[in-house]
This record gives sequence, structure tokens and C-alpha cells, in this order.
Amino acid sequence: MMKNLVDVVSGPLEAHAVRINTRKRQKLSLTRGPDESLYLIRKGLYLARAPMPHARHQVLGILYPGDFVRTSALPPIEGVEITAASDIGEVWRLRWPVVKVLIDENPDFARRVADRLADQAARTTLHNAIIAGLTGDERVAALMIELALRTGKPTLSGLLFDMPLSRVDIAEHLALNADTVSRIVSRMRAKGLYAAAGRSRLLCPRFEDLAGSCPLTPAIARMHGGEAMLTPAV
Amino acid sequence: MMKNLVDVVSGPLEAHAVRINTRKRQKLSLTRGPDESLYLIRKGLYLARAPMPHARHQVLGILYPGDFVRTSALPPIEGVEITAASDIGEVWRLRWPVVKVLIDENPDFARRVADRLADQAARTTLHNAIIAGLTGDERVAALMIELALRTGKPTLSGLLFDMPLSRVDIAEHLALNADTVSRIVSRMRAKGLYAAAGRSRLLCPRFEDLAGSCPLTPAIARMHGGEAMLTPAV
DNA sequence: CGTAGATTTGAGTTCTGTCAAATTTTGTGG
DNA sequence: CCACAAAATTTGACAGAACTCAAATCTACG
Repeated sequence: MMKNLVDVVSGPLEAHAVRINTRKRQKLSLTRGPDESLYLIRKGLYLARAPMPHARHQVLGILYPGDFVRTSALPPIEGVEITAASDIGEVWRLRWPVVKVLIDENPDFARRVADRLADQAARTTLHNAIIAGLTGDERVAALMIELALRTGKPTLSGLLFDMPLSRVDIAEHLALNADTVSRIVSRMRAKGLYAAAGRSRLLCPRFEDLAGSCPLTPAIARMHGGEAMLTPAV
Repeated sequence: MMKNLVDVVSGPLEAHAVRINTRKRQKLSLTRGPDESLYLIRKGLYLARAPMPHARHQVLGILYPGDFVRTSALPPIEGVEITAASDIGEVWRLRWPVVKVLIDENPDFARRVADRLADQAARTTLHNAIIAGLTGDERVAALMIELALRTGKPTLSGLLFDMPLSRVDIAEHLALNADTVSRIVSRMRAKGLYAAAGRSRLLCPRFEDLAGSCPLTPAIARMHGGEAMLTPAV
């Protein structure tokens, strides 16, 4: 059986990590400096958030299993935090000095970590392009496509996926307003792009339609590992 | 004399790099895959750009001396490119397999590269927050502050710094429209936040005023190394 | 000194934000 | 399983910021 992405980077960390099970909205503490904290996401979705002027917040990024959180890779905004978005989640907590030793001793591991960080950087930059270049509707579609590719399960009536983000979370992630997100989401539902399927769970009857409503779908698919889904077997 | 940021990561690369001198708007070729290209910025400013729907472009990020460009850390958008923004610039071109070997053999170098990439990731994320959370005026101020901190030289009449980006570049970087950027920039000039000082060169008479017009100034200062400038010696 | 490209500016339009009220959903305790 | 309170979401009316298009200037350069 193939080792998945999470296991590939977990191995050497296993002996040194503190396992933490989280529930929705739980925060992970972040420390800066030479002894900075490092997290490896193992299960569930997490959000990197930062307080902004006018008492708002921004969701700086979505973290998936296999992702690393290194404090020094987050901007030095007072109050940045990681919060759990999924009901249940698991992270491994490490100290940078420990990881540093592992990296020094194990070039193979070092390269894998570097590749993971490059991948995360690419995602952050793609998100930049989404926010900067797309309309509100396209942005919301982009998020749904991303989550559908990440967590979607094909069923007889369509692609079923989780939406653990609230309207406010979505708004903070996409540089929109919660009211506007609500309007956009309602419009998309009216168009039949998706249907509600129980508590924070959506059903997308024709994924091609959803995919077609965002111009950056090809890049999103390549980043979130769903190229196969876009070209279904005949 | 202290080694600067660029030299710190350059050393081990020196023997393997192809030096390239660029002039304004020159493009650097990017290749993907196991043999991907890697650039180290040595001199000048560069822009990472991506074509977007509706025949637009986005500036995904500004690259400064000391920064690395690794193709796999850029989003898989067809047509991403690096272009020189400064009149003169210098980059070192390398092949990933070569760098990989250096990283494997030299843990100290590996850590420095990792730290640089973490720093760049933090900047990208900060840029996200700027685009997503600030008004047009604040975004333009943020860019000026960043460039002033990076390239500014104190003079008797104020802080003198380069602005190698055109209105269109600025617009593409800040998720605005070139016309809107022009209006904002004119407004800022009228307010006395800066004054033109020759060909692509600006003079900021009172940096505190400029700094004060962007809520994220503290984070920008920490990222772009200008904490001292914000709290001038008495 | 003329031209192509860049920048500025005006007028009108559109999209998104704001505020407030209505409605639905969720969590909790009988 | 039901009732209720709190929280989240939806929706309408209106305001405001940014975009579009087009025309007028300005600049760099040959």
C-alpha cells in the first residue's frame, strides 16, 4: 500500500511529537524566536488567522493534513493564530530545534520537508491570485472546488464534500463580507451548482459545472490533487 | 564587516551558478519537473507574474536580492513568469538537482535556504493580508512603505527611494485597476505623503506620515527590515 | 520635434460593503 | 423528543469604493 502524504513526512517526527486532538475552534499556540513551535497537521482542517484593523480578522490560509506550520513562515502580525475548523482534528506539536536536528541528520527528510513547504508556498500564492484576480462568485467557487477535490467522495447523486467553514470564515478567507458570501452561496445553490446535504456537508451534482464557474480551476486541480476528477473516465 | 543576506546563501552556490545580467522587463525562463530551474536574486527587483482570465495579469510577488525562485513554489498556472522590474539586475541560475546535492551535503546551507524560504512565505502571506484586508489607499501606502524600507536612503529632505513599478505593475500587484492606482497616487502626492524625485524615484519628506497611513506598517517593517526607521534615534 | 506609450482625469456603472430586521439552525436542558 | 435561547444565516435597502471607457495630457526616445 502506498504511503500517503502525511505519513511521508511523519516518520522521523513520530518519536518527538506531542500529539494533540482538537475540537472545532480550538486554538494552537504559536511561539516565535529560536525555540519556535512547529505543527504538523495530521487530521482535519485548520485555519491560519490574523487580526486586522477595524476589529476584523483575515483567514490567511487553509491547512490540510500533511501541512507544516512554522511560525517564521507566518507574517509577524500581532495575534496570528491557528484554529481548528473541523469538528475533530489532530496535530503533532514539535519544537524547531528538534526538527532542525532531524533535518541536519536526515537529508532525505529535509528534502521532503522542503518540498512540502514549497507546495504550501505555491498554494498561498495561488490563493493570492484567486483573491486578487477573480470576482466574488469565482472566489467562492474556487473554495468549493478546492474542498471538493480535497475531501469529496463520489456518490450516485454527485460529489459529496465537507464545508467546515462558516460564512464568516469563508468571507475572511476570500476577502469578502459575510453577507455577500451568503448572497453568492444562495445564488450558486439556485443555479444548481450544489445542494445542501446535511450539517456542513454539500453535494455537487455535476462537478463540471462547478469547475467551469472558476477560471483558475486547472491550477486549483493541480494543487489539490484532483486532476483525475476533471477528466472522468469514459 | 557583516555578511549580508545575499552573501549568506550565495557561498556554496557560487561555483555552480550561471550569472545573468538583466535589463528592465527581461523574462527569466521557468521550467517545471525534477530538473526545475532555480534562481537566486542578486541585484535589482523582479516580479513574479501570472496571466489571468480576461487577458489580465497578476503580479504574484516582488522578489528582492537574496530571494530564491523555485518553480515548484509557484502555483501551476500556465504562463507564470519572472520579469525584471529594475533597469539593471543580476540573478544566478541553478538547477534543482545541483542545489539538492548541496543541501544534502551541507546542513548549515540547507537551514539557511529553509529560513529564506520561510521568510518569503511569510511575505507572501503578509501580502495576502494586505490585499484582502486593506483599502486601495492603504495598499498603495503599504507598497511604498515596503519599497522605502528596502531601498530608501535618508537625505536632508527626506527618505529617497526607487519605484521601479509602473502604474500597471502596481495595479496588478495590489489587485487594483491602473486608473484607480493613478487616482490614489495623485491623492497621496496632494497630501504631501511623497513627492516625485526624478525618473522612477520618490521622495518621502516625513516617513512617519506615510507609515501612519497603513494599518499593517508594523508587520511590513518587521518583514522588510526597517524597524529602526520607524523609531528614529532622538 | 514628433510619435508611441504611459499616465491622468471625468462620467457613469457595477459590485461589494453596511446596517438592520427576519428567519433558520444549533446546542441545551427538561 | 420537544421547547427555548443563542448563534448563524439570509435578505432588503441603501451607500460607497473601485472598475470601465474614453478623452486629454504627459514623457521617453528616436
